[in-house]
Amino acid sequence: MSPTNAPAGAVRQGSLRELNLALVLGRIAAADRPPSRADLATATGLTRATVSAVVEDLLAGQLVDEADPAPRAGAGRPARGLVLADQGPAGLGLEINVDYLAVCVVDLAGQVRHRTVHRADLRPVAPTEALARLVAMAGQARADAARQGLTLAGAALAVPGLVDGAGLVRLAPNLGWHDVPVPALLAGHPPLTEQVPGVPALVVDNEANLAALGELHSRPPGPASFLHISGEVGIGAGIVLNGALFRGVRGWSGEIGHLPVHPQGRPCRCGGQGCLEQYAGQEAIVAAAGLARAELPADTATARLAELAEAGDAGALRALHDAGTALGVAVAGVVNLLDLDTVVLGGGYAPLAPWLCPPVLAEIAGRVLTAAWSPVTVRPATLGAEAAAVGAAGSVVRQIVARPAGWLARSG
Amino acid sequence: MSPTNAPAGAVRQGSLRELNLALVLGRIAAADRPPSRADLATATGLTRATVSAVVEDLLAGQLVDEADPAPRAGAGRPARGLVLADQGPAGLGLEINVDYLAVCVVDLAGQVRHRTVHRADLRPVAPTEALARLVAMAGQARADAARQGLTLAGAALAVPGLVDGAGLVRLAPNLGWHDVPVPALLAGHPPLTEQVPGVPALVVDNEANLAALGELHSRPPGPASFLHISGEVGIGAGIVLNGALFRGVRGWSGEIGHLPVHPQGRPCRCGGQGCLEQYAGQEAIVAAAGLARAELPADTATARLAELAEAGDAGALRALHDAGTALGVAVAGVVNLLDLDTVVLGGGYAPLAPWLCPPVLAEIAGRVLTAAWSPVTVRPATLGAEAAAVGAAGSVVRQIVARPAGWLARSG
DNA sequence: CACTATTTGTTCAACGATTGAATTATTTGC
DNA sequence: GCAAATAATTCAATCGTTGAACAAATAGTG
Repeated sequence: MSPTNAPAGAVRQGSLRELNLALVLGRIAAADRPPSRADLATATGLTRATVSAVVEDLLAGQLVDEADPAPRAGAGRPARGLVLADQGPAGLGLEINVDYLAVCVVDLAGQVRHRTVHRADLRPVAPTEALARLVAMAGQARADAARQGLTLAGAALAVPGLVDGAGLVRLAPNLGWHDVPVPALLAGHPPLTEQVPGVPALVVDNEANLAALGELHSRPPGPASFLHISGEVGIGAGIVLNGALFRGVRGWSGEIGHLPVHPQGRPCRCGGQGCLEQYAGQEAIVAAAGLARAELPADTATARLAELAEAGDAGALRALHDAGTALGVAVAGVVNLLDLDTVVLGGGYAPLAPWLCPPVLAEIAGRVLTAAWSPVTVRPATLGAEAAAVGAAGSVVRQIVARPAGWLARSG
Repeated sequence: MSPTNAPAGAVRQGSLRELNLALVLGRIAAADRPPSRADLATATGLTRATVSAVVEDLLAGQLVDEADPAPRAGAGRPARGLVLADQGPAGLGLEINVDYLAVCVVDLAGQVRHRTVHRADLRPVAPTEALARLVAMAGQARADAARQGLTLAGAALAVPGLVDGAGLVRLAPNLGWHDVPVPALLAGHPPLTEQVPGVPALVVDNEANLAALGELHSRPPGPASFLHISGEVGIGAGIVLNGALFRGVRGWSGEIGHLPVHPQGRPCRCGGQGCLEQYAGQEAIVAAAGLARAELPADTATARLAELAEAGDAGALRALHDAGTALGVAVAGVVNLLDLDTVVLGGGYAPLAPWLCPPVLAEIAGRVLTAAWSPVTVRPATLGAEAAAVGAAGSVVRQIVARPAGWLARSG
């Protein structure tokens, strides 16, 4: 691709070490087997001397550990493998959703080291109260992390709504939130994490964005481009391009639920007509399947739908087929526009993927010009429930791996 | 690419200078007034000593020139302004389209220093012959560039079709091209440009992509995200995200013409139904306006349409309104998905923009959730005809500005 | 068991680029 | 004519990488 990297900033002496710290640590994170210093030297193009010096810094900063050497055939001094440290920095992930609060801690290697979920209907709960509960859960998570030798270096909060760059939740319709300034509301509470240079104390982001990041994290590392669709009451999408989340000019990308699929069709609460949400949103599917509307909790409605489809219920099957077709029309447009090779069905769509994938694939095959040469994969998400919380925590450790100098420069 | 087979990412001593060369040159290119060395030092964060050393390299390499100092109030030794050199490297832009061949030369500052257009119907012409004509035109361009003290450092070719990463034109339906290996066909001809490390000899890309790059180049520099729509017989789009063209996983992004706007609507030659092209493509508009189909040359058909609309012809106005509405449905989807703040109407749409913009804006207002907070601008392209050729040439000089070390490392 | 080949990791002088302070250059204002 | 002010260069010091030499540790071989 075109290397049009915008002038980021001055490159001074120290930047050199910063960049090589990130380079080496990134290789260790991306490797499937613990690499030796010599492996890293050949992989990065640096000399072994430099790699040794860099690794020494990483070891001292508790970012990597030496592991048992991978057995190797042939002569020679045995290598000492390097792995991401299982004690050291970790990320705190928070999630507020319609019917649960979730908190988790993810370590450098991407392992979930702590997880708490409180199920409760959050719609009648005021934002202040919801955040207070979350802070309490986060405090326990921090203590548990400390017990395991982990230091929380930053936090990210997933919210099912539109969030601007400053953490202001503009609109979270299904929560009933409107212009909630999350950072200001948290100012009264003690800090959730340590302060680490270069790592923001709290990032607030859209649930769909963070779930997509979680999916990115669970894949083999490297530049990936895919669309992650979270099918909840609303339909949101996280767009990962070349291994990075694309947030849009204002941070409001991914509103796939309001892609027009029948421009003169059903009116939508967004003011438009024929939005995807009206045909493939959870309420639409449930209604089309003839399920009682009383089954409000999203989980049970989805589960019931999957049960019925499994049992061969004609109404459920037809509802899922129609929803999948509408979804496929939208996805085909996105693939035509962005030339993605993978579409991930997450959130409430994941358990319904066996019935949604075929019609989606059919629409892609019929509508995408380039599908013949570069096939498009449609698959369910690998992360299960609370994917956004895991993705949120993962986004923190991802930042540390991408810029370890900040962590190393901290006082401790 | 570059002869140094060092794995990408290794940051060695020399990289430091490479990065700072790019940093300083980028600032000079982005400045609206010729900056002094001292200005650059404060802007980049480097010391004046370093900036002086870097600028010395740039001056020696004919990338920048010293200009008359900008008059400044107050005491002190007058600054010496730095501007991009008007002699030195330049980019060669080539374009093959349905009814013309175009060649142009763009210098570092983005000025078009040479331009040739040969009008002819290229559909009955074999690819080999078309390329041969282009090579002849390029030869003259090179000579003219040399007369002006310019050295062609690389070339880019715009084609109205799908191009893969290796320069193979998979499909150019309106030219009748199918699997045309452009680099192989050019192998027999003498090289179009000098060989410069780090600058590919010839890039073949989609016309819409390169036209979008041209538009990016003509804007105030900096990270921009916009959608550039080229309305020709087909409808293509170039997607610029954060100042870089997004090409997609396989390089086939931007097929906006096949976004479904009426999923059960008119059949499209792509195999799908209700594609945008069937409602907002040039042929569709012309047919809806009741114009004789015989007016084949695209330019005249568009011009005639604009004339009729100007004169208040009801049929033309209705046709344009309907096309704009269809376009608006597609654009609303894209904006919902990507959160772009600007949509540029280029190609055949540019002269029709006065009539297309209102319905497009109306659809955006009605369908985009976030439009209330972040307004979306819809405007005609600033570059006129042969925008793709200019964009192609501009993409070459852009690469040199982004990575000047390659140019400086050349033999000369 | 000694010896060689082989691979890993470290040590160290040299080198290259940036830095910061001092110095030179050039103009305005008094 | 002189001081103040700003621009640009010079130069020793510093920091990180380099390349080669060296030490460490193991398998294979006789």
